[in-house]
Order: sequence, then structure tokens, then C-alpha cells
Amino acid sequence: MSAASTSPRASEHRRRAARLPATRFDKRLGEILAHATDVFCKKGYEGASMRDLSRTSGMSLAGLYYYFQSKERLLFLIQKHTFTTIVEQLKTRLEGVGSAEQRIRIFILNHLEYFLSNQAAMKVLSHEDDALKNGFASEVKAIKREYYRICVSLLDELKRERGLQFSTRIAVLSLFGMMNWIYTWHHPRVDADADELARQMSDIFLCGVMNAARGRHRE
Amino acid sequence: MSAASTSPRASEHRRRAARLPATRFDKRLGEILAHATDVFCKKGYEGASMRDLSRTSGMSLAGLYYYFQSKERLLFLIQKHTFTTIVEQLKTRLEGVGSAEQRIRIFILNHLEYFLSNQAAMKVLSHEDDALKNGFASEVKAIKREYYRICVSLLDELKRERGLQFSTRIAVLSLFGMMNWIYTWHHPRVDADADELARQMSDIFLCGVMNAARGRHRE
DNA sequence: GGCTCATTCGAACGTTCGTTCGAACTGAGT
DNA sequence: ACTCAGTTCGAACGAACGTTCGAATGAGCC
Repeated sequence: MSAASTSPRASEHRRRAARLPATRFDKRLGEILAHATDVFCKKGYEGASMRDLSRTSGMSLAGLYYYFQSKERLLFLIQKHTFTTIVEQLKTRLEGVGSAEQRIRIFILNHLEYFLSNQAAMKVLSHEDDALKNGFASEVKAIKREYYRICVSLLDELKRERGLQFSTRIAVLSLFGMMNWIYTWHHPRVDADADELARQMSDIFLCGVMNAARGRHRE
Repeated sequence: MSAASTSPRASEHRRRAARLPATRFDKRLGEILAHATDVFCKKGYEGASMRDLSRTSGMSLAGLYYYFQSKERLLFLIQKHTFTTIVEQLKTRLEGVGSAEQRIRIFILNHLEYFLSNQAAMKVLSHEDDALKNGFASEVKAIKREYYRICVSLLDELKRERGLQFSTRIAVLSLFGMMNWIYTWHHPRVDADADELARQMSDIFLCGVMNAARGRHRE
């Protein structure tokens, strides 16, 4: 995991010193974030103690505070980095893809691929959704809203393209539920991989919204 | 919330005394469970302290321990009662309903209705899924498996009835994801009620599995 | 070898945690 | 009025919590 250097103390140091190209601090921070992600995934944010993180990352308890100011900020860094990465990756993949259906399939595939490749981080992102407070919470919520809006616009495209009528909000949030819930049940050894999962969920969801919207069940 | 009298200490008392019809203890316990459910919902199991529960339920810290032996057992009682109730209610509603599609619609409606009527309890059940350990965990897991199996059998019915082919496991868990995820976004004041939600999710899911299974996307 | 800043750590801070204990209170049965 | 089990509580327990501080160590530069 790579991490942006956001610690005021450390960035100040590096600006004044300007010796090492700022990679050393960021690299070590990234390692700590990776270990912390595993611990938060296994024990939950509240259930994990700084001493757990110290043991897992092989750094002393006090040493951790050189890299971030508080436990809450640590969770914030994990969530922000994870969410930012998945949104960026999505935008890249969506470029130049025309049909609305294909764009939604890419959205689903991107989400599930990233989810299964970074299961711990995505569980922490999904499960510790309201663990942050105030400024930290609102910054993550902003990225979340952007991600949500992208999905809404994709679905609205589909509705326009095909003349469908259904509640975009319910459809989008149902789709997120389908996808995010996998952190509660997916076991890499026995369950389908991201491609297969994306194919099946896309089929269910797309056939669902396209047929239900004009089928016998809806007005 | 009514609660079974499962405390060894108290049941022993009541068996010997046999004065009050065992309702007094259970009623008070039920009130405490209801308050505790709200606190667990708001702050999470690990994040909620016994002192929080004491304040909310208006009983002294030590007094709480007369009604249950530990914080973990308290969570267990909440989860077991909630899960047992929803399963029982489902079984009653499924009696005498013939078509597989209709039975699945009832399953979804029952789940969402109970979810929205008992949002706090269902969030605690969903979100604190792996907070329990050992014996407590396995007992709740057993009910969960039974509930899962019911949904699997309903979908297998549908597949047999209509000659469909798709992964039951992925379909069932996608459906659970759609439904359970609502605890992260549903606001009773602005969002659709259980009937409307059940109709839309049922349409998406049923049209999804029925068309995707023989449509152009699947072999 | 000394200088300087980046990094690490042992030890302790004050607070909060879940839980326990013995005493006090309550209320129906005699 | 007395009894006795059911119920409640104040006070305290040891443990674990997040965080801080000053000293020790590390590594690149003169």
C-alpha cells in the first residue's frame, strides 16, 4: 500500500531537510497502514488496540505516533486511500466505453475486482463506515458521494437509452448491497473469482432493472 | 421486546420461589435488552460501554449484572431473540403458499418488513455478526444457517419449477446483500416503506435470476 | 570525528473498561 | 411485625485503553 504523506509534522521535516526524497517516510507509513488494515479487518476499529497494531507491525507503541497523530486519523488514512484508489481506477476504466450497459458492467467488475484484491481494506471501508467523526467523516463521505453519483449517472444513462422507469436510488443502493455484502461471505479458496462474480451479479442486476421496469410487475 | 428467561441464577430463583409468574424478571430484562439494542446500534458493540447501557436504561451499573452475566451474553440474547423471531414469523407466513415466485416474494417482504420495524435490532444482528465468540457465536450461526437454507430451498424450487440454471449460492447471498444493506442507507422519513421496497427488490431480483439464467449473457 | 535531524523506544500518564462484592432496599407470605 | 427471597446499588477491583514525553539510536552531511 502506498500512502500520501499527510502528516504535518513529517512533511514539515521533509520540507526543511529535503534529503531523502520523501519516500522513506511514506514507505514505512504504507507498511504500517497495511498491517493496521489487517488488524482492523480482523478485530474491528473499536476492538483493535494500538498495542495490537504495535505487535503486528513490529514497531513500538510510541513509535507508531511518529507516523500518525491518532488512531482515528490512522483509520481515516486507510479509508481515504482505499476509496480514492477505487474511484480513480474506475474513472480510468470507464474512459471511451460507449454503451450504458457495458459501462455498468465495468463499474461492477471494477468494484468486485478491487474488493477481492483488497478484501481487508474494503471490509474496513464498508464495515467501519461510521466510525469516524466530524472532519474525518465528512471527507470520506465526500468521496463516497462522488462514487455514488457516478453509479447513479450510469443508471440514468441506461434508463434514458432504453426508456426505462424505476427508482434509481433503490436500484443503485441494492447494487451496492449485493456487491459490498461479499465481505461477509466470500472465501477466496472456495468461491467464484471477481470475473465470474461480476458476470453473475451484472446479469441479475441488469436483467432485473431492465425487465422489471417494463414487465408485468411494475406500472 | 420480550425475552426468554435464560439466566441460570434467576431461573433458579423463580423455580424455587414460584411466586411471581416469571413475568416481572422477563419484562425488566426485555426493557434492558431494548435499550441496549439502541445503544449497540448507535455506538457499536465494542464502542458501547456498560456505563452507557446503565445510563440509557436507568439502572445502576451493578444492577445490570443481575439480569445477564456479561456484556457478550447481552449481545447474544439480543441477536438470538431477533433472529429467532424473524425465522418464526417467516415460517408462519410461508404456510400454504404455492408458487415458488410468490414464496420468494413473501420471503423478501417478511425480511424487509421486520427489518424496517426493528431497524436497531436488525442492524445489531447484521453489523455485529462476528462480535460473539465460541458458544455464543455458534448458536447464532446455527439460526443463521437455517435461515439461509430456507432461502436456498425457495430458490431451488424456483429453478426446478422453471428449469433455470444459475448459482443458488451467489443468488441467495446477493439477495441478502441487497436487503441487509438497507441499514446503511434507509431513512424512514424519506425512503420507501417495506411494501414498496419489497416490490422493487423482488422485481429486480426475480426478473434478474429468471432472465439472466436463460438470457444472452449466460451459457 | 562531530553535527543535525529523522526515527525509535521504554516508561509512564490519566482515563475508562468489564466485572465483582457486600450491604441495603422492596414487597408478598406468615 | 417478622421473614426471606428478589432486586438494586455505591464502591471498588485489576486490567487495558489512547496518548505523551524525554531520552536513546540511526543515518547522511560537514
